[in-house]
Amino acid sequence: MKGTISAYDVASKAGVSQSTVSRVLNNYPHIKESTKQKVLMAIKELGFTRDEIARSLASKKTRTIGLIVGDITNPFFAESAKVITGKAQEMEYDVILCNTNHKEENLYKYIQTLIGKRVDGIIITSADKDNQKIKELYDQGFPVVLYNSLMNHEKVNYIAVNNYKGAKLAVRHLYQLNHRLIGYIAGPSKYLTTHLRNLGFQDGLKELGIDVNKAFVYDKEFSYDEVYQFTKRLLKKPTRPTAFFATSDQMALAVLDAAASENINVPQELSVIGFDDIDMAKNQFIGLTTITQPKEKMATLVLEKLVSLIEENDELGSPIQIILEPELIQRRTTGVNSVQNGV
Amino acid sequence: MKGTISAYDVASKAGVSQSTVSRVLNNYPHIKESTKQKVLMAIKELGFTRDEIARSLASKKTRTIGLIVGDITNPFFAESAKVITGKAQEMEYDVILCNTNHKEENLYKYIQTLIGKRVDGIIITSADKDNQKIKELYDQGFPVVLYNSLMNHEKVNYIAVNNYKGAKLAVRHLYQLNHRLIGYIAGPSKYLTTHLRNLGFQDGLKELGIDVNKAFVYDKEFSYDEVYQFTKRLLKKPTRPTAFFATSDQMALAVLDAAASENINVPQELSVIGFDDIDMAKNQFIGLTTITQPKEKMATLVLEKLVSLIEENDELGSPIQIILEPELIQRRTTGVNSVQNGV
DNA sequence: CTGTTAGCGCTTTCAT
DNA sequence: ATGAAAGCGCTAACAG
Repeated sequence: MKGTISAYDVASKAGVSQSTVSRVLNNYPHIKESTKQKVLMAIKELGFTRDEIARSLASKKTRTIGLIVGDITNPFFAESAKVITGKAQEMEYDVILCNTNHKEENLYKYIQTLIGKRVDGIIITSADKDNQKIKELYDQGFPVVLYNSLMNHEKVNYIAVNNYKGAKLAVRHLYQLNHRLIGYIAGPSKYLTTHLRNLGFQDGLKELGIDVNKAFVYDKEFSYDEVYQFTKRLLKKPTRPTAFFATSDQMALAVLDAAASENINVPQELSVIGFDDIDMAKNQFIGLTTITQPKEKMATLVLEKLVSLIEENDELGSPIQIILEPELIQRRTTGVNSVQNGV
Repeated sequence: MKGTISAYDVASKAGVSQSTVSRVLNNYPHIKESTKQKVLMAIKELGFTRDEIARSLASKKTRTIGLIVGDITNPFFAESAKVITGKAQEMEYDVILCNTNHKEENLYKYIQTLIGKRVDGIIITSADKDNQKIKELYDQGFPVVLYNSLMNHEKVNYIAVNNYKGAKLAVRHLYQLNHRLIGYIAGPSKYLTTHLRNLGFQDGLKELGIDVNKAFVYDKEFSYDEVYQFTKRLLKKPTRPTAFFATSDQMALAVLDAAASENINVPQELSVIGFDDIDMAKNQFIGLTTITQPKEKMATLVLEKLVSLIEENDELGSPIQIILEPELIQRRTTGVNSVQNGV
């Protein structure tokens, strides 16, 4: 921009003091209507836009929050981001988007720069379960709330779904459909969320009297390509899973991709169930059976809770810890097992 | 945060002046090694994080850019956002994400707040073709570059694909597969990008001697649900399109959704081609034929161009206007027409 | 109801 | 090589 117009310029044009300009900008109650109009006129004529940076410095508030996601390309996060930014706009906050690609070093770096930029609060969607920095923030009373993320027995704020239960739901569904050889695409166990899903999977099988076949579980990093390759390899074996449970819909899509590449029909020859219920899952061309997370509700909640943390100073109340219920939604990708395989 | 630690605190702890602290923070060349170490120590011990807001106020730079998208839920934008934020992080910029839901009023509001927040530059991915505000920004020399977006004969910076040509490619592909009844999901003509696609579609048909059947084209707002309903209705008619061209992959998915709901097989009974080449299109379970946009390249370019606009003041050079070539990628959703329908 | 004044925490001359 | 001091454009007492 060129030599920007300041509130002083407005003031002198309107024949008032700069603080009066500030007052009308902030809707102070007791301003004479006529001077208010003079100021408003001057603002319009000069095309003045108030400098929020200076305002932030003086007021110690930025009306900006940070949103840290593991992968914005995962529709679950994109869909969540949409409602978060929408709600934020309503409440007059802006959001800085931080994409960590699931790298812990990026998480640290981003937290650091967000603190530097003096954001009013942070939403984290991929917090590894023992992250020291996040605990510190909480202890300092800095507004942070985890979204679809939890931490070990700590006092942190979070909103998530009952992941353990969700995973069990998935396992039981597959079992009822007569599947006994079940593949599993695990999430990184550094995240408590996916770790709980992993536990739910194992315990679920155990309760049904089935042993986990280690060869059937993928437990490396989140990577579409690697999951694709893993699945493909597995499907080629003489004894292969008749069903897959993937810890996210995104990964379930990778499984479907691999199945298609092997000309394996879903659900006739292979059942697949995901987790998240991304919009695409509803698409009848795909029809992914999945475990729902009430993402609209969750996303609205995080934003609201974060803002209340920022604006009221309830800081010392007990932590916000909300666990919502998951639900199974059966669509086309799961069906009764008809494959004779091993066993 | 609590009573934050300022550079003054660091200074007094290190026994130097605040400006020296500032110098080490900014890597000034001529500082005695010993004092540098003292300062660094003090910083570490105090856990000091420099206030970027104050820094911005003093330096008139925020190292923050705005990214305005029509819909972050559209994988094309999410995938673009990922590379943009990644590149931005490398170059030490942060990005404020603005999701307009394709509403022009939101675009205006967001531009306004971004200007207020004194961002160093803006990337816009959904600029309506006559937007006055954007022209103004350009005229003022404010760094803006449009991404996958263009404006009417104006001097604005943009990076996009040859949309007109891309659309023709799609039409010809369908024609070669012997389709004559072609449905079209148009994009809003307020965007020059989609408008050009619309023209390419029309001209493409014309050149092949085919009249556009108005009843076969959807030309309302971008809306998954409405496109779904429209397609569904159309597919029920005795004389229906044997193929659809959708102006975005996201909309192509809506068409596939509708086809599946009517139990119409793709591509045996209906061909579908999209535009964008989102990652999902490659998924062999879907295998969407589409027109590619080199999004990785485009996204890298916008960020780089924007930053060079910000950091060097080439402002007065000629506008950055880059048009890349689209490409057709055939996958599973298009095939030779075998349906006898009208004609 | 409005003006004056002192910061907010940095950067950036200008001295030394 | 480093310190002193003047802003950057606001907000927020404090007067009156």
